[in-house]
Formats: sequence, C-alpha cells, structure tokens
Amino acid sequence: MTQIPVRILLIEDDPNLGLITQEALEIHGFKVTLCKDGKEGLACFIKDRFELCLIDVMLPVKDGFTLAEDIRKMDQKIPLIFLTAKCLKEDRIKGFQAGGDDYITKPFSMEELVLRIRAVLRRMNDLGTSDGNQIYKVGCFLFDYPHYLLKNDEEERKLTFKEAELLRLLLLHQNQILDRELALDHIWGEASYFTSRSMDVYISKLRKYLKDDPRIDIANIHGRGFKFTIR
Amino acid sequence: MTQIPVRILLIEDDPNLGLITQEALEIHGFKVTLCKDGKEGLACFIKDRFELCLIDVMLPVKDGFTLAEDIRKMDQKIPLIFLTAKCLKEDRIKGFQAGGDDYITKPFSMEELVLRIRAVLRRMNDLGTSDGNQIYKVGCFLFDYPHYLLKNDEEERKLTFKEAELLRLLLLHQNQILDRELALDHIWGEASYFTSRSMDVYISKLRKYLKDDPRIDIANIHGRGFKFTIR
DNA sequence: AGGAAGTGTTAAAAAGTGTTAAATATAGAA
DNA sequence: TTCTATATTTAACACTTTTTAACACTTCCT
Repeated sequence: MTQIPVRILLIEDDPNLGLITQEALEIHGFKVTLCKDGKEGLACFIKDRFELCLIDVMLPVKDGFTLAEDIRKMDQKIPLIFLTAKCLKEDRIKGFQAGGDDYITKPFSMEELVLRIRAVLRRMNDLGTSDGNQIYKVGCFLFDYPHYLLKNDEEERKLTFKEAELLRLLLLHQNQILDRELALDHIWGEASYFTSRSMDVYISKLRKYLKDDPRIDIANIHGRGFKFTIR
Repeated sequence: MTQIPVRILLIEDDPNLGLITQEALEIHGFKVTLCKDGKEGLACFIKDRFELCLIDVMLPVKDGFTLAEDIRKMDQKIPLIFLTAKCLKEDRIKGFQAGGDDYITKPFSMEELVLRIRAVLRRMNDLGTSDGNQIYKVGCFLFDYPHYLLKNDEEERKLTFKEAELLRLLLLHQNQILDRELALDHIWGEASYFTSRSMDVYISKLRKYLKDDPRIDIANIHGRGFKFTIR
C-alpha cells in the first residue's frame, strides 16, 4: 500500500521562518507548498489540492482570517491551523470563527507544530469515511465502532462497550479463530471460568443482534474460541 | 505516589538484539514485552496494554510500517518509535507517515534509545499540561479553559472549576476512554463511591450544557469511564 | 456408549449509571 | 460576624450493563 504524503499549504510572509518550517515539515514526511501572502495563498489553493493549511494571521495584501474564510467557502472540511504571533485571546477566537481548527502561538517548536498537525489530521480521519476508518460493513449491517453503533435499514442499535469490543475483535479476526483467551484478556482483563461464561452470554447477544442477516455466522470452535464468517 | 512502570511493546526479529534491548530497558525501569514479528506484535498489542511501541521496520510476516498503521488504527495516541537499519530518508519519511513519533538508526547505543524513549514520553505528557493551546473548539462551542468560559453563537456560560476541569480532561482524551479513576484522582483528589457519584452529576451537567450540538456525545463506558466524541 | 468438559440461552442478581432535587459547604458582601 | 449566592455533595429512584446461576445440549475422549 503506497502512502500518499499529506500536502500542506503554508502561508507565511517571513521568508526565514517560512523556509525553516517548510524544511522541518518535509523531514517529517509532509509535502509543503510555501506562499508569502494571502493572495498568492488563495491562488495556490485554487490551483492545487491540499490536505491541510497552515496560515499566519498577519499577512500582507490579504490577512490570514480573510484568507481562511475564502478557503472555507471553497472547502468546508479542510483543516486550518493558524500561526499567531500574538497571544491575544481575540485573535484565537477570531481564528476559530474564521473556521480554524486549531492555532499555535509563535514562537513554537517544530515538534509542537508537528504534534498539532498530526492531532488535527487524526481528528479528521477518525470521523471521516476515508480508508483508515473504523466503520465496518458487516453483511447488511454497518458497525460504527467509535460510536458503538450497529445499524441496518430498519434499526439502529447502540451497543454496550463489551458488545462493541467483542464484535470488533471478531471482525478483526474474520475467517480466523478468535482465541478465547485473547478476547478475554483484551476485553475482560483476565481469563477465568466466570469471564468465559460472561463472554458466552455476549456471543449469544451478538448472534441475536445479527440474525437478520442469515449469511453471518459466529461459530464456536470447541475449546479454542469463535470464528466469524460471512458467506 | 507509586510509579507505575511504563510498559513497552518491542517488536524485533533478531532474537539477540531483541533480548539485549529488552534487558537494557528493564534495567532502566521499563516493563518490556518482546515479540518477534509483526503478526505476533499486533496480537500482543490487542491482548495487553502498553504506553509505547518500539518497532523494527524490517520484520518477517508483517513489516514494521504496516504494523504501525494497524496499531495507529486502534490507538491514535500511543507513541511509536521505529528501529531502522537504514539511514535512508525514504524510510524515515515512510515511518512518520505510518504514524511514528521518532526513529532511531541501528546500530544504536542503549543510552540513546532510553533518551529518545524518555523524550517521546515527555512530549506526550507535555501536550496536555504545557501552556500550549488553552482554547478548544468543541463542536459549535468555544471553550476558553483559562477563563472557564463556554460559548456559542447564542450564549456564554461561565463554568465552575469542576465543570471546566472535567470538560478539559474529556477533550484531552477525545475519542479515547477517560478513565474514571484518572479523572477522580486528578480533579477530586481521591476516588471513592461518593466522588464517583459527584462526577456523574457533573457529567450530566456537561451533557446538558452541550446538548445544543447533537454531534457531541459523552458516552459512558460501563465500569471504566467516559468517552467524548464529536461526530 | 458414557462421563467430563465445554457451550447456548434465558433469567435473575448485582453492580454501575442518569438525572433531579434537596442538603451541605464555601466564599464573598454587607 | 452573619447573610446570601453559588458550588458541590448527598440522597433517591429509575434505568442499564454486566455477572452469576441454572438447565439443556454438544463435543471430546476413552
């Protein structure tokens, strides 16, 4: 699987800081395009595609907030992070109102910047429907793991923590044997007679929840565990 | 206060180097679990809980980058450090893209490894406690933590100390389980039946305050804590 | 075949939570 | 200080999640 590098549009008028930031981010595997004012930044954003924008608030020609609003009009989802020299509350709030997702106060360390970029990208990925997601298709059902939601055309069921964890483990081991011990250690924290019986009860529940799709099967492998399959 | 040892998952196929590294790290007070390939490593990660992963990039069965991506899917926050024989920039970049936090080139001294592990752990800790970002965007709300202010377009609400601390902890653990004990120890100073019930009352309050944005969800994880998510 | 261990399922018991309201504690003003 | 407003805790009751118990059934082994 080839990973496409995350493309970042950096708009920063200070050429020194701009170059340093660009270089540091590229070492961390990002592809960075540097623009020196808001007008150029907007042109660049229109011309190419990016996954994230880093915007200095104090820019010549067109200031950062205005630029952010323009970008937001074109793309409602792209993450925007402001670089602000002032520690003024006003600026931060204005940044959020302009559609920003985070801000970082100058001077900042490159490590901090990278951490924030990753944090924002992660937040986006967590929720979106992109490939790294946690929403599984299970026969005629959709299983939204982060929200513990199991739904099909007719109904939406909120799963409990243990139901969701167990279903997810079964899915991760689809067509393989999910070892009893493994599941117990992971979800219950210990494997004993009682936790084992408890797990059986949950298996029973999951079978009931999923019985609308007859192709789904949670088979017991005597003495070993369970095997989840979809025909 | 008793220090819980930092648990490290080490995935290294060279049994010699693996054992030496494990031993060296355990002398430095870490608790190390050694796995010899990516598949075993993933199983181990699912089975137990760790604070950090050390991953060799060249592994049989399932390579280090793929493993890192799998681990990242399950845990967005756990620090990942790559062990790479090559000093190729390609590998470093690929490592960062796979969600790594640092890398170290073989051969490395144990001192260097320990230093890097400490540095990465410190960075992770600092994110929450440093004077970085103190204003959070929470769905359609803005949460000004230093001033205990929660506002949206219509209204501005002054939060109490405990409301604000709890909301902040939930935000710092967004999409993860905020452990009950952790929150109680941090905000109430002790975990007992009564502080626990008190916290439930505060959770209830926060839900009420935030209910204007239906995408915000504070879900209870039975017996463990709460999970804050924004759809 | 026949006993032992393992599983399927249901129901009741136990533990944990959601929420509201009343009681108590705390801090600032008069 | 005493009063008062507010913050926090405690209590109460309804409800949910998880565990335990019970009994019928299946698989494995000799």
